[in-house]
Amino acid sequence: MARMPSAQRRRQLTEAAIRAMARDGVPKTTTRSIAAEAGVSLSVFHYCFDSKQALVESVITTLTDHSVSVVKDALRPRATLEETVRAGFQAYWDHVRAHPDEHMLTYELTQYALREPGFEQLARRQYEMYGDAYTELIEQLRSGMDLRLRVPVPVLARYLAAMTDGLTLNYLVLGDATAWTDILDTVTAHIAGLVMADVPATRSGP
Amino acid sequence: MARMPSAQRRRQLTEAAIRAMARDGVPKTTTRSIAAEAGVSLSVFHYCFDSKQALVESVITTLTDHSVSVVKDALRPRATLEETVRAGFQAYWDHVRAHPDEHMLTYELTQYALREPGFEQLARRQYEMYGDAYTELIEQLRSGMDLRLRVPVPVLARYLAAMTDGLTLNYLVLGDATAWTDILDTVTAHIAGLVMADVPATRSGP
DNA sequence: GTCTATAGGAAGATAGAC
DNA sequence: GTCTATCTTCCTATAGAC
Repeated sequence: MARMPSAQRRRQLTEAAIRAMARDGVPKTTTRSIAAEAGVSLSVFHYCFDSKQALVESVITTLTDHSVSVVKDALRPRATLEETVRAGFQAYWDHVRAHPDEHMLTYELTQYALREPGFEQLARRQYEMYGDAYTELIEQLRSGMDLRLRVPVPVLARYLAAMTDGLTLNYLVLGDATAWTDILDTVTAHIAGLVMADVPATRSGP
Repeated sequence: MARMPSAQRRRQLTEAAIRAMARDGVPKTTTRSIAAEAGVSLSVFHYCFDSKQALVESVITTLTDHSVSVVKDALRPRATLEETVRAGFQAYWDHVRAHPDEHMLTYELTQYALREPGFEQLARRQYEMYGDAYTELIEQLRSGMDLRLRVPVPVLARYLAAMTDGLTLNYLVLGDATAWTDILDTVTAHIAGLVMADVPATRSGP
């Protein structure tokens, strides 16, 4: 095997770990399988990382940054509000459909992090960054379009992030039953309505 | 240890497994820890279950049925639509706050099932039953209140189930930051508006 | 039915030659 | 820096006495 600087080896092992975990699931991915996936021996692994936990930390931060950039890229501002919402969700959804294993893996790693002492912060960081991505989008839209929101931006952002998350997980579990395009249409219109006019705190009678 | 019929032993071990998994996480829960939690020897475990997988299957079906009954009980029809939505979400949320580990565990088991060959059906069954619970609620409301929905009931039900799921996971990760009650208010009003008036497929301009 | 004892293997991590 | 070989620990599952 060719010699290689430490930092590059770490990247190589991190990417191999992501492939292996996406394919086999987090609990079944061992240090041995990661080393094999990267094409190096087990000792090289322990030369680059003090422990398996250290590698998983690298995997989580790498994949979180990647997922966030996927979301940010999909949900960028466009000409009209309607178009922003529709095209944004479409772009995000195309990515989910193209890389379901990668999205599945982010859920698994979230739970791994919540269970591992000292790793909870990594799970929180992931979800905070999703919220930040939505916050940024809303602020950009607001400055460009003079939207009036009755709900504070952080609340709306966190709500949108949670909704996207739930829809993604639902799709990963139940798959693309025929109903799915209808759900996307519903949620698109729903969100457009929410962002535009917003929702009064209470409301009664049809 | 007292003798006990097989079926009862199986229940005992299943409940011990649920406690152990909620406390330690699914991957770290071993047959030994389950047997210890139940207060029986390891051999008793293998007398009642052919394998660890057989027990996990029992755990998943038991916990799914339990979770669904939680949802159904929370989301039962009440006097007015507004009250149904608000009280229903409040009841569900109280349960999440009181038993976060149990809800966390259902997410972990979903992913375990999706990864384990032959277990995918169990994950789907779980999410289908959530959708069914919402379908049932909507149908009851519709017959009692003459609602008109422009979106088919299964689409709306699946959407509501996914949204609830995403909000729950978001809470489990980020915890009860002060924003949370605001989010619940928003979602309550949001859902009430969605169910009542429903959402047109497209809509433009403020 | 319930126990102790153990088989048989795979995991994380390390030692030391090259 | 990279390798092979090995230590130690923990797992699932089984065998066989009581």
